[in-house]
Amino acid sequence: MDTDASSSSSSSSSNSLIVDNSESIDMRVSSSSSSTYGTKSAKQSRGVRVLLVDYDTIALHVILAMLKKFGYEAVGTTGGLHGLKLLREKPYYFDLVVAAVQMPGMSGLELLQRIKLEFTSLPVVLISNDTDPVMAAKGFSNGAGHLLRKPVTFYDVENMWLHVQKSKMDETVNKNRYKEQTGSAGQDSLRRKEKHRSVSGSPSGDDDGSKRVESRKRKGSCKDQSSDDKKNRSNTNKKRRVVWTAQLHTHFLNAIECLGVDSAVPKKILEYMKVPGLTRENVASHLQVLLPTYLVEESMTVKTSLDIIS
DNA sequence: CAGGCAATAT
DNA sequence: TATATTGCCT
Repeated sequence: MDTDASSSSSSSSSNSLIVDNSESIDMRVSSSSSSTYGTKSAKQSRGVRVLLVDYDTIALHVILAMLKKFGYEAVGTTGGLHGLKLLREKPYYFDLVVAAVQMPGMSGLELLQRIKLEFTSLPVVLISNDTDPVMAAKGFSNGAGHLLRKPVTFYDVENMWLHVQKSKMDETVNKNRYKEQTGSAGQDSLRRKEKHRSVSGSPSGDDDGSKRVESRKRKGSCKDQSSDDKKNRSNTNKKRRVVWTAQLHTHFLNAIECLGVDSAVPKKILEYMKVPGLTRENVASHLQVLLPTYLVEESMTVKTSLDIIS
């Protein structure tokens, strides 16, 4: 797994270094008292997936190490473009992007802008060498969630997950209306196109901006802090139909791949995906529809290998 | 209660 | 058609 990401054959080879801890997903099933982690209070940072982009390899490694120390799942690269590529390859995967401002080629600001275009609600934290207020203003006006100054401290890293939470807040809860009619026969219905936020994302380059107004559903990480976000769904809010876009589906497949076909049950897949609003039933339904296809593909693979053997 | 699965509904 | 829901069994 994950090998797909490293298959980047960019022109300049010196520019794409990936350091990833394929620690796989924490499989704590929470069935029993998980004493696996000596920590008494589960760190909020644990499991948060961070993409770090910094051309400065020293800083890259240092910050990566710090991230891992605090329990993040971190992937690092030295190239902004490569960072974008990683984001596209693993849609919905990352919870947070941390990027250096000063970089040759694509600067952190540029990267920030492109991320905001493509992955609208993915939080971005910038790291800068100086404290140029103009730059800071630019960063914030472009959607940066925070601006850190080098050198990045343990404190900074420890609290990075907060930015994920913060961006979560903004997205509020999905307020989609869905037709609710209690079994009455009047079903002709005038269903209007819901163009509000739905669970979907748009593939990298297919939207011209006016086509559809969609926003991405991202985030989710630690599961205990849903204290008050669960409340506000008492409005005119009915169930929302999940739209299995290519990206969401890819993420779904990634989840199965990472978990392994055998342990890919709805619950675990859901935990892996961390897509807010997505329910176990959604995953189960999707799984039921897609399993046949998936198995067929696999059997083909098996067949091929058998063929090779014989 | 969670899963897998098939039928049925929207 | 795509996704959801329900029922039935394990």
